[in-house]
Amino acid sequence: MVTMRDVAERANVSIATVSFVINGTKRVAPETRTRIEAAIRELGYRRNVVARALASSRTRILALLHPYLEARPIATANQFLMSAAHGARERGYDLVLWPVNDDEQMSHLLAGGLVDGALLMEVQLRDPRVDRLIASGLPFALIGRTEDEDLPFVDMDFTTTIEQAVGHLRSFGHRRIALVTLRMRASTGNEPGWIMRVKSAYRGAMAAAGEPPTVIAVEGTSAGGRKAARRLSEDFPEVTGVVVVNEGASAGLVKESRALGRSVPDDLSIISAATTAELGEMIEPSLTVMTAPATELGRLGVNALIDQLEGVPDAPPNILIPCTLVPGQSVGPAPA
Amino acid sequence: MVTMRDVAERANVSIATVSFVINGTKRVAPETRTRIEAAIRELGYRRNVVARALASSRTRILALLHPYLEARPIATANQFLMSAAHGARERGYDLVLWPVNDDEQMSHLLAGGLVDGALLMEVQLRDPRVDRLIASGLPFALIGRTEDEDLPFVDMDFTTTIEQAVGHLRSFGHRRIALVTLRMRASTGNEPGWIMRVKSAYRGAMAAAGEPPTVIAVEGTSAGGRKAARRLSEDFPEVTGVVVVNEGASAGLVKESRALGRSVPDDLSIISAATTAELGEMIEPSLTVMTAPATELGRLGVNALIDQLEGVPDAPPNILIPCTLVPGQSVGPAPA
DNA sequence: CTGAAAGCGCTTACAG
DNA sequence: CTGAAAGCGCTTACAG
Repeated sequence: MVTMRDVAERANVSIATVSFVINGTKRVAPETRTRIEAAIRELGYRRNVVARALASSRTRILALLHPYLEARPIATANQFLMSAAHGARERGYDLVLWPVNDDEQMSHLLAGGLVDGALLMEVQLRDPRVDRLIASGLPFALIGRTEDEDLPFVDMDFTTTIEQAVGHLRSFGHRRIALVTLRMRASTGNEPGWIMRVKSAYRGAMAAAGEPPTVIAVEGTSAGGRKAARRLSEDFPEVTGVVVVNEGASAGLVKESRALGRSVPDDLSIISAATTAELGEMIEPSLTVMTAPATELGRLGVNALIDQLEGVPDAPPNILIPCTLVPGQSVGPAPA
Repeated sequence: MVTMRDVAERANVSIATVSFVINGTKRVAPETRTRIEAAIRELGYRRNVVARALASSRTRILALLHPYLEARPIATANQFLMSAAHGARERGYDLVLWPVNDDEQMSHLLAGGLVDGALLMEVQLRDPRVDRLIASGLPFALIGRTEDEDLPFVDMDFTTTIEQAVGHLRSFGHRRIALVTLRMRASTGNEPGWIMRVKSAYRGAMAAAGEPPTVIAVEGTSAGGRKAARRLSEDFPEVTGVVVVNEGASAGLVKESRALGRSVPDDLSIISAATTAELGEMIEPSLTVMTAPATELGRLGVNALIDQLEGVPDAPPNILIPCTLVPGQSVGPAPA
């Protein structure tokens, strides 16, 4: 292994000067710099990141904390992950995956000194992990929000998204519009914050329209979607438009509605928000979707955290991004 | 921050002895050990992983190398990732995500000394990244195989999977059975090794059955699947059974086949291999699938790498796992 | 503009 | 069974 000492010897300088050149931390005479750069090139020197981390007490490693789920097929989570990792690398950081479910494991990890900061996914309204994070003093950014919106976060703009979804259906003449959202398994306890925000945005939009709300919460699976279809059909036959914010359930909802003899979109118009266009296309008929800004949020979350770590002066404040409407074939005029 | 020195002082021992207790690297008198453990507990001491890494020249960090794709909705990739990260943590390692596309970035990362080993996804038959890895001297394990099967890998057992898929269709009386697989964009160059292996397993199975093979390669999207459906219908109307090994295309294939007036499974039976049951359920009719052993492979890949790093004596050899058949509604008797 | 030196917090021969 | 000490490869005041 070639070290800084080797470079220093070959360039006839001290290792301090080599360090200054590599990090650009101090002015170095152009001629000296050239000599050092040549030595680096000739020796193929690469700075050892572990030694650097120990000396500077900055590891340039970020943790992505998320519950370890027996991976549901959530296309958006994957997008998020990839873009966060990519965004981190672009700024010279590495991203480690920490699939932790209980906060005991978590504080163990936090205390190890491996990471400079943490990104937290699947944030709940009252999230014990956030309390841990605060207590640990480790910088962090949230993907999603707790009740307390003063913490650093990036999130979807549910209000705008839901307003647009409801507005889209209303522009087709729908009046009775239901929301199908996610129900967490009882054992999970606290809910992700977005579920509450989606519900309240939906209630707000319906109130503004002067229509009664209908909220159905089911598991994020095809089975959950089928259940929602049956409830709609049996208990709320007057509903003609549905906003789904439950990626895993959207397919089951459409399938079962059709199996119950309800045509999509002739009898029932469906718009699925916070998902991907590819997923919408897999379904028959191709769903009108609102695509989640997962790629943007991954990058923004990582940047927010790094800005914080590096004390960037004009770091952007908390950011909300709405989903983007991609029309498909699942929304049509309300039946007469 | 509380250090080993603090613990040593409180317990009236040297830091070496503290280290021996923490790592279990040397016998320590029970009484001394008790004192040290008490001091650790009382001070809430946690070993600094960076210092440990520098001193021991082992970081206990593993890299997961994968191309940075604008995340296709690949459910199996997500499963793989999660179980690899989880498996690593269970053995005291961390997993960093390295979304690298060119091997120049890659050798940069490898030379930094951050990781003890690498896991490589999306392995191609001739993979320049593998050459880099070998040249760098860094231990690694492959998820998938190159041409050279002497390198450490874990992979799906395509031969068994395809034989079972073909056998399943044949047990329903199908004789003309096509394969729909993945076509890489031209620009990508080399193909993942599994594409070739799937094709040759399929050809072998058809030869054994005394039937002619029909191979259709399309992009891994709904659009690709629709294209495959049109080709089947126009160019190979005699085909009544299809084995799909193209997760992203399966939905489009079914949708377009039905749009062309072909009933699934009455006119066309379809079995989708190397995917998830959830994805199969999203489609109408629910697909008969063979689920990918992604969770197992993630864990096994990580274990293979760690066994190698730790010199585990009886480390299992390269492992192949077939997919598991999960019957749905997309396979039926061959039309008369 | 450059260097000598201390120090980051551990591990690990080596000695006793 | 335990300790003193060197060393991992850097960064960073401090001095000149």
